Amino acid sequence: MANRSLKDIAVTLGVSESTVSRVLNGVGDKYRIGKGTQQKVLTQASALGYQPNLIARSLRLNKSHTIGLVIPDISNPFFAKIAHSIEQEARAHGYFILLSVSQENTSQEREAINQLIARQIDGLIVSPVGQDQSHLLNLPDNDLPMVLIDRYFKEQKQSFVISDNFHGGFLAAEHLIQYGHRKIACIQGLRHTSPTQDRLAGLVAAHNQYQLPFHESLLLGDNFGLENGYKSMKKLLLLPHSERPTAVFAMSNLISLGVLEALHEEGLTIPEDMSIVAFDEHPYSRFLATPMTTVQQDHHQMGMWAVKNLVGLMRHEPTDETKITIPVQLNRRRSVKRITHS
Amino acid sequence: MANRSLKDIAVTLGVSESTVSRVLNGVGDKYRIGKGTQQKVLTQASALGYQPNLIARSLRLNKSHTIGLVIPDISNPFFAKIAHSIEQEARAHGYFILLSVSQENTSQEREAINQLIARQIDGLIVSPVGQDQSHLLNLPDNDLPMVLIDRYFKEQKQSFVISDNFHGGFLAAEHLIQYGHRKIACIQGLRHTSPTQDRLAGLVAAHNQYQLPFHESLLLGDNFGLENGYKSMKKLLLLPHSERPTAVFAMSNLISLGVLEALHEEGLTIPEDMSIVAFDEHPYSRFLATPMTTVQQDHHQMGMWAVKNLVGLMRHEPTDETKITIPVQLNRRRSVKRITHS
DNA sequence: TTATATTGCACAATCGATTGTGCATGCCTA
DNA sequence: TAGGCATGCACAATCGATTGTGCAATATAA
Repeated sequence: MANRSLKDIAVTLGVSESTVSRVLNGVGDKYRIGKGTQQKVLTQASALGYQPNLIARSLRLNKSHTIGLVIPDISNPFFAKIAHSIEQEARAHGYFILLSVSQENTSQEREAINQLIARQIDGLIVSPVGQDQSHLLNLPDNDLPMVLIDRYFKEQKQSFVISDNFHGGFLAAEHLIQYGHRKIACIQGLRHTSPTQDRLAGLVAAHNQYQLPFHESLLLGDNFGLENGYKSMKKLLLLPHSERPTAVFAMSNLISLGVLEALHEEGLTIPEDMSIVAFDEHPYSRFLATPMTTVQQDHHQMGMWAVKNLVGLMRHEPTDETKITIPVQLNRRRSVKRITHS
Repeated sequence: MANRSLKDIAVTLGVSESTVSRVLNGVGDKYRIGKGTQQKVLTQASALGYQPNLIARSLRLNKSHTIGLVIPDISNPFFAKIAHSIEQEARAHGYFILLSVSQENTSQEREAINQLIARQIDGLIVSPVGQDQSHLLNLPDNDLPMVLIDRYFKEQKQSFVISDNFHGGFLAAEHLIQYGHRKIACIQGLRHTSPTQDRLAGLVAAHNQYQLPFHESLLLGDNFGLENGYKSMKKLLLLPHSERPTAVFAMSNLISLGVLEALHEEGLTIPEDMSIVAFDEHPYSRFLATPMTTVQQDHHQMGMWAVKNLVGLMRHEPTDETKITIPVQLNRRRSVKRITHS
């Protein structure tokens, strides 16, 4: 039952492998294979449960119908949702996903990409660590179609799909400012990544628009994880009362959970003692002790467009738009307190 | 720069492909390739940035160094964490992951497995939908090493790695009973799956041990998703007050969020109006409006052992144990009310 | 000096599928 | 009856890497 090949069918039928191949590929008529022969081949193939060896086909056709996906951390629900969407869309286009996790580590990322290229992927979707982009600019395979997701590099011509992080940062800050907050802290993700930089830029822009200063001293953190949220919040709570922020903008869902932990440990409550807006919406966001005000990203659209974008590149279609920004929205809930200035 | 082959190196150096191959594979000495020649080959290979074509190698060696992973839903944090752990462990063993999502759909699962086999995977890890196992018992490739994860089939000899679901169900129910609950509802996941059945069996066993009846009328639901939690809880709230349960056992994290939504909509609070224990611990569990009492599964161990198990099978090692059960633990928090019976 | 080893590498088959081309056989037509 | 065309399929090269075997050329031994 295992591993039948064209040859097995050809031999038992007394025909050549090329005949069998053509019949099974539906070009039997084009090559004038007789009706009777075609029927025999079809019957025998299904009788043997023939499955073509896709490795062999890939070698011959120089197409693997495989897309490489490299993401920093698939246990992070944000990336998990994107991966889910990518897998579904890719499958719909006939592609399989070779998955690789970089752990926010540039050398693991580089290594993964090399391996994927050696495995002859047809295209690559990567959410780069971002520390270093040299390996992305100078791929071992120069004309490998590639789409960046969530994170991109400014001033590069690479295709990408991202959230409107600038606007997200702006919305979060504007909301806090409109609710009377004047000292807003910001706990960042990895500093050199575009989401961090763009969200921060949005935050600063909102301050400027409302003619408020943004205190650099309230900007801290360098990681999208829970630990960073916890430690950064702890630091903020050590500030003398006059300098302490009244609100914090957490750049990821995990950071916001770390913030909750720190506040809880100090016996502080939301929003009475501290207001918070978090980036990224998840099913639990509205069931937290204080339902969380969030900037919602559309994971599904991100994944879907990344694949559509990549498929366009792989087909060498003259794509209209290869730099795609997905809108975000603010979900106002109860984690932001209204402050009135007398 | 792109797609160098052995031939390129061989031609520029005026040697044969076999020589190049042997040198690069480190068996140059064994085949008496001269030191000088070896040096030239090595130098030229790195100068050209040579990467072997793994597709070609796979075809020749009949090994793809690829593991197929089929899971119902990678956007579910439970499976996301398992996938993360599997990817890391697989990479440590030199394997890449071909990812496929079945969407809890048997035909998608079957189709995915066929595709993976056609792609010549060396092994398969699958968390089966479970409706039908015929395609798993009678694989197109009879001797494909396979490990089931999270879900298994009783009375089959397949390898698997699961949580101790029976004990988890028992712990949850025992805790509720010890806190004075007598009418405990159970919102199930997919009914025909082993986690559902085993957790339920544990629940029933606890009732038996404490000589309490378990009311079948309080058993409902048939899905691990949020919607099922919501709808099932709604139904429970329609029961006349005398039949209404005082506690509910939610078989997944998503179900528990659905329960929260239903309760919230009715203006009911936890644990005053309803106690709850949920299966599966996540970072947010302790930050919910009422910190949730959960049965914690060790995702990392599950993923790691699934790969270790599979690698053993692929190497045809005489493995001691191929049916592995990972312990669970009860995290007692504040979602269970103590009831005193006068 | 001749016979035997040793060194150093090339040749060719192979994995399974695809595809351009070529070669019989049979039929029709002039 | 010879020439031409359609029919029906086989042959062989190819994708890139691996590997058993064979064959020169040089070195060594008798």
